[in-house]
Amino acid sequence: MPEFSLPPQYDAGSVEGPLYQQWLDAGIFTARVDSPRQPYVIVMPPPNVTAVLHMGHGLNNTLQDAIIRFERMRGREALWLPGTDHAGIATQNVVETQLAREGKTRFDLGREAFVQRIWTFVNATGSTILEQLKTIGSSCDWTRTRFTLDPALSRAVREAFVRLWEEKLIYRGHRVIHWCPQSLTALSDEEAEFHEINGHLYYIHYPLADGSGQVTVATTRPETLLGDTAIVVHPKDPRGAPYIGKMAKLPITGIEIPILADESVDKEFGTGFVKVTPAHDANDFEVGLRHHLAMPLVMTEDGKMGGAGSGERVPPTLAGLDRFEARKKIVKMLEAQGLLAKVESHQHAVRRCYRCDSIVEPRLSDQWFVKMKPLAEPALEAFRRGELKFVPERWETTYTLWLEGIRDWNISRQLWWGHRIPVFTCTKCKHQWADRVDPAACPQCGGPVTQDPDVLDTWFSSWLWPFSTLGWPDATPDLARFYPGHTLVTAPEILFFWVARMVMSGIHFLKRPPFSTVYLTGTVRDTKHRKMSKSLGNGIDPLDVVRLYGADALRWTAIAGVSIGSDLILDPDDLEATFAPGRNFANKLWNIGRFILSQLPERVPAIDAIDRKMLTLADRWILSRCRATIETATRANEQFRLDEAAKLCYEFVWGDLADWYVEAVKPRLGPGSPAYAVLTYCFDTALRLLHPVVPFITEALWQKLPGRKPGELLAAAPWPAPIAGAADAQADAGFGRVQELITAIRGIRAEYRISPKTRLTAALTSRTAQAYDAESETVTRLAGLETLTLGPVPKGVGAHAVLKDGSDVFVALDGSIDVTQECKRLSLDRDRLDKQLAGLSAKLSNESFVSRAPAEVVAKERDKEQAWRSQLGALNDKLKALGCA
RNA sequence: GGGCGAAUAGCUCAGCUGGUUCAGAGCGCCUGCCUUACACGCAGGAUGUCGGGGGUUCGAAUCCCUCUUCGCCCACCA
Repeated sequence: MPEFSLPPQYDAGSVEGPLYQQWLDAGIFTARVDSPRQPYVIVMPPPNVTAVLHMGHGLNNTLQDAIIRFERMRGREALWLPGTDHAGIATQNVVETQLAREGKTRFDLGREAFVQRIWTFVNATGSTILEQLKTIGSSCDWTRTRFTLDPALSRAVREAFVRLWEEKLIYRGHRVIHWCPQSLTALSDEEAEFHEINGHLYYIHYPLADGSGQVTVATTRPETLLGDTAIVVHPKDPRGAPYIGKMAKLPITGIEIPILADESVDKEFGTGFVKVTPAHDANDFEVGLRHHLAMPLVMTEDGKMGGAGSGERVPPTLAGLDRFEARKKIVKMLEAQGLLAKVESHQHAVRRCYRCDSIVEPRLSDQWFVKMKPLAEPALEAFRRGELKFVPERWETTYTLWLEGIRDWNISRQLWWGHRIPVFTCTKCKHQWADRVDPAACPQCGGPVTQDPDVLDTWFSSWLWPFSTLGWPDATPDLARFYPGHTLVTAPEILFFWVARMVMSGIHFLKRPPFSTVYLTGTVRDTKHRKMSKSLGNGIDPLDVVRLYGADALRWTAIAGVSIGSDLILDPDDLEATFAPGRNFANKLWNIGRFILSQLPERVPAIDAIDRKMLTLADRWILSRCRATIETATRANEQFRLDEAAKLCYEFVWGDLADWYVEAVKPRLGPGSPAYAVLTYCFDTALRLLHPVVPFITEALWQKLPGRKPGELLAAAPWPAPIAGAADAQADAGFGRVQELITAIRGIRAEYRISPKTRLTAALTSRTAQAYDAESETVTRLAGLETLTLGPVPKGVGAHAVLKDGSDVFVALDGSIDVTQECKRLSLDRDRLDKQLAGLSAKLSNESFVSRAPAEVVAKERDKEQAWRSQLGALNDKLKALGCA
């Protein structure tokens, strides 16, 4: 016997760290360029460099890790490439907030010092989240960790920009964009999120210039009236006819604006008259273009009334006021002048900055745009050709609809943290171009040049991630070997931001989509179905979970607790209910291992060295179950049904192996027993199958199994293949009957409150014979019997049970039997069966069923009917014998 | 306004191509057990008109329609 000193409780905390270190030391997470294996690549959605691990990361990265570990074990050259995103606005905001606490702004520091300050911050804290990912077992290739602002990735960004520029896909657009007055930058359509608010609809009178009356408009944003340059009405609206062509006077400033006809007006809404503010509303901008209107800005970049050029349009009483203060004041002024007709409450959507939540201000400005149609088309075609699939499939429509309606992408941000836009302008000859290297002088006239002050949208670097991380634009060995990758696992929130754009860039720059499967996860929510977030205070810190329950427990809940793509609901107020199942399962594995290890001799023969003739029914049964589990779990994993695979293995380990096989085999463990090989094989297999889900506990145990070579790691071990000849339907059925018999006797024991210590006498009249006697010792022991006799039921008082095949069980119960209760119990059984049988018979005598249902189904039902009849007959006999029929 | 998803035991969820021992799991609950691997355990047990209503079918938790309730995404009615 080997020395045996494992404690009865698995201590994840002391085991996980060293195991992770073993994996790192062995270098098994490092993908090799020169191996003969087929690659399998997952690129990690790079978390923000400022992020700390939350449950969303926990879920997402656990899934990725389980997939990559599965593929690694299946013999693929697995690459899971980690990294972080510089997260332009988010990171800049964090450091600006720090500065604000010192009473400073970024303008006090100046661009260079400010960027330096961010770098200092990022260098100090930027690897936090990656370190945290290690604690949950993430098997990333840390030798390939990337950051979107690494020199190599910045070069890729610049290359991509210049190429698009050269292809004329980048242009300067003068239009109304989403402007965040807090972050002081433009945003893309995707970065300005819609939120419903309960606002107001203000009805405002605009007097006619000729004094002949007034028109009334409805608006949600009265403050913008200062920038109005027209009023429009639908050409077919009879209410408008008398006014079209006249001039109206703006309230407050008295500026005169024309009343025009425009088809874009919805006659049903408001008064039919619409005020037009071309510089502060995207629709109005379009109207302005059609009618060649002036487009004055009346707000500053930080959302205050006024600003350069607003001159006479913003009176001194309003200038400098915040836009929402100004709104209140203007409403008061209108009221005072009798120009406010009415105010209605009005629910409508406003856009907010996705980073700071400020209400976005539409604002006319000049920005760089990418022309997206030419990029979107190939991305749609690739999908239609089947080069890309989504799991779950329902996201396919979302993907295609977005690409079909794609709009140009505003990529310039008025920030300092990020990739500076490589557009240069000659101050002398005004030549403008994009360049891969910073030019010293204008290539056309030799004049001095200036660079565009803005930086690129963070997502402009993210969309290159699957290949910029592999060395593109250089033709590196990594790029050749690991592009395109295979599976992308991410949250649906960034389907447009990131996923669709990666597909577009991958196809555009490398002719292939960067991955073939997009697995979209669900969202982590609390029991009230609210998204877990710091601001709501309903979060669960994954590191707390790791500390209290172990990383495997966290992973178990993340994988087994949720089916493909559905939300993961966790209870922050009941961590025990949420994470104990995984911990308990790990502990169960630990104790099965403890038991097995305490029994095994030094050397255990391989399973294929065992002569099948030496095996008992129980042996053949567990091997058959083991084989089935390998097959079903493998298939489930292949289909990304990780929850399904996990539960199948759980059932095998706990339900079959621990509850039945280990108990059945105990007395047979002795020198020369083939049971050693069976037990070891099954446990070893289970550990392999479970490794992707619970890598730590499985690794810890697997290394202790006999026959391990030094340094051998489960994480790098092969995935199990079903052994030939293990499938055994007879054993499945035979041991199934044994289980049924034992359960029936245990049931009787529980019902009659017989102490577990009392040995009972039982008799079995078997209708299908065999099987029971093959495992009679098992039955005797596990059912707590003194003896089990096979043959006719003896006379005497006792409890009865009838098995599925009609076999008859009798348990002698001397004085303690209660005939009334026994009758009740058996009649309940009988009634249930009777009812089922009635239904079944009706079905079988139904002409249309017999003729229309497949013959197979009918035959199955016939067999079933026969079995039930026999069972029912036996029950009736019992009842009659007891005199209670 | 358009699109998508969900509704199954007290809670969190499975139930894949429709076939009565598939109405299931975990947690919780009830009963009995520290049976020398495990009380983070063992054995036994209760609990559900599978959201409502129609339909298709020999047969529906499973397919179709509709209603209700929740959630998400998209959208230029100010």
